[in-house]
Amino acid sequence: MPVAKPVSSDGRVIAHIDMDCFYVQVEQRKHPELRGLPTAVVQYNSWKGGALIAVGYEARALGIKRSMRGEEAKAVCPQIHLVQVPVARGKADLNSYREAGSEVVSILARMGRCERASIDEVYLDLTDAAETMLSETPPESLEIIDDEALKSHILGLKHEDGSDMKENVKGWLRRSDADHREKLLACGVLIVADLRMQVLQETQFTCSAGISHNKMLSKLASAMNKPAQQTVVPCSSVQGLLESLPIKKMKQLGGKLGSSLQSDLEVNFVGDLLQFSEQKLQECYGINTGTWLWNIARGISGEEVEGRLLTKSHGSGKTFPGPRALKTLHSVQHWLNQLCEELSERLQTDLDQNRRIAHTLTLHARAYMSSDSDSHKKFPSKSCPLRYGTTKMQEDAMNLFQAGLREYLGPFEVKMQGNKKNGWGITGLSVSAGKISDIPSGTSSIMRYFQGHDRLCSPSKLAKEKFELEAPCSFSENESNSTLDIIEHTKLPEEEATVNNESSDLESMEHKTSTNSLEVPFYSSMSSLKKADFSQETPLSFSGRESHLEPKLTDLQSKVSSKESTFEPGRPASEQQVKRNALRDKGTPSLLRFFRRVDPSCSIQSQVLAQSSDDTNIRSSLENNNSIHGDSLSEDVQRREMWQYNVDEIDPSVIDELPSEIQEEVRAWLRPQKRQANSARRSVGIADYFSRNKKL
DNA sequence: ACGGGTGAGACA
DNA sequence: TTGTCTCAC
Repeated sequence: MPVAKPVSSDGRVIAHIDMDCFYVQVEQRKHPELRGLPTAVVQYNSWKGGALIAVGYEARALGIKRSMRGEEAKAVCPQIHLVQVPVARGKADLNSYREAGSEVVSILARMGRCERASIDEVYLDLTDAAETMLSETPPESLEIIDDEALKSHILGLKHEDGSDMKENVKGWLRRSDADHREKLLACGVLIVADLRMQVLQETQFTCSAGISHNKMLSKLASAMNKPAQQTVVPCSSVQGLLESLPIKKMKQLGGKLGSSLQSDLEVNFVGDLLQFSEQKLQECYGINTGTWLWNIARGISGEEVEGRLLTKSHGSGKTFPGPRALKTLHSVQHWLNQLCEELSERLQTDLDQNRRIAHTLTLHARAYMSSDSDSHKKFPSKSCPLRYGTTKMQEDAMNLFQAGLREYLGPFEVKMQGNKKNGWGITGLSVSAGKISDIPSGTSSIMRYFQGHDRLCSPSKLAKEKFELEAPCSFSENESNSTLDIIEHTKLPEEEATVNNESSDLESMEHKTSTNSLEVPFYSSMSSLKKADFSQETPLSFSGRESHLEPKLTDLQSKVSSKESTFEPGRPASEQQVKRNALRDKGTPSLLRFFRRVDPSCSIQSQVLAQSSDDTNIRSSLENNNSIHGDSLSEDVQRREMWQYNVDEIDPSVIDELPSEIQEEVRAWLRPQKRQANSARRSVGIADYFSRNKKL
């Protein structure tokens, strides 16, 4: 539910950019032969041809809908091209779409504060850019306006028969009798048109956009004219828009709240809310929601565009519907392993590319208990401190699951044992990593410094202490064994067969491969699994996104500087001509030159592409931080210790005793850092570590 | 219990 | 704070 916020008189220019049937576009770029053909993206081809998760516009025109199954789509339209979502580790792998989304974000973020709202949606605050344009080259002074901008839709602009629409739009954009805010919107229209063309040029993706004074109206507008079009909402047309807007179309009102408005207050259109006082709405729906409703009825939304280019969490999950429900601990373990593998990989990528680390691991599951009426009970989600490294994540996730299962089973735990039918099943599993924070810069060189000095310190002792403090969700051996025993012993062979028959190949294989580990206590079986995929903990090499984006940025720079020169009157004409010629094929003039001063905190460079030659150090220091034996004094072992100390406990005076060349860096490292409460509890204290070094 | 896999945010 | 719940694409 949205929270009402005080509203600044809205002179902002906010854009919402929405990629058109994004997954389809990504697949069509990958398979150019599909361009222009009716195409849909489908996942899990096994059951009724899989589910459609994105439908191209050519296919929509032929009656294909998102809710269809693959087979259904084929029946409706035999010539449809169905592309499958990539599969990795037995589950859908959305990474290629995430990466494509990042490409788009890196372009859109050039012009102002940018918020990545979803994998294919972005909000932009273009206020500053628009103000700058308005003061330097207001639209009314422009002799030529780009065609893309002229194709914009202006909500409420009446169109007389016979008149040229583009002339109409041009008139609106350049009209001098508009107030300041509307002129800003006109600038926004030009800027967004330009951005969309840049996106198309550099990614081959089309998008639609909405431009208005706040997020809510822009979001509405972007959906009005699709695909590959943009719509602006002038103040004057807000009331008319909301009057006839079905309440459920409003973001946040598509669910229960919207239904309750319809049934309880007989509000069917957003405008119907106008008849209720703010107080009345607050009485019905609470103080925050009430105020929010009162505001949106008037087209008011103070929500800020967050400057955030990266997600706040990563998750990996899978459902196991109906007959595919997981019925053994072992199959749960198998899938948790798969999910954690993917999650771990994505966390490593985030670390490599953005220098961020996640601090909590959360497990979600859905389960049913057929045996009893209590089947409505929900499987509790559980979380613990996140440890980097695939096998550790797998181990922790399994422990979280068992904790949840014990709670879920509760009093039935014993009863389950005697049941012939194992009365429970897992229909959904997911692991996610949250509480992501930036790694302070400069850290890795500090670690390098310590590599050369702390060899004298015993890492084995430190490491062992750390392990004991860190071990998440520590269960007594009794507890974990009894849970395991109950579950395993109640499993019947025939059920196993049932599961195998109806489950995927991957899952069947898993049942055949390792039955041994089921016979031994839980922790032992874990460690035997650990050995098998240890190789997967070796650092990943850079690939894909970086090599893909890096040259693009370079391209951009040259492009920008070229464009810049076109606008500089001081340059010799011949030089300008040369650059113009070089750009001729690229076409449209860019507005980039107005906006050299992009907020560095929003720059894609710092948030998406930030790289350093020290990344390898960081990566390896987070991994393997659990080799408790200390028999190898590798540099990794040394470095990894650094991450476990509680910055809060550092006596500032120790910094003075450090070599002068790293003092400043250490201070910078400590200063802005906010610590997680639970990591503070279990950390050793870097001061101890320092003093150890001093003594030796 | 096939609208999947993911994300964000509010609330207790 | 954790865990639950809602909402959205």
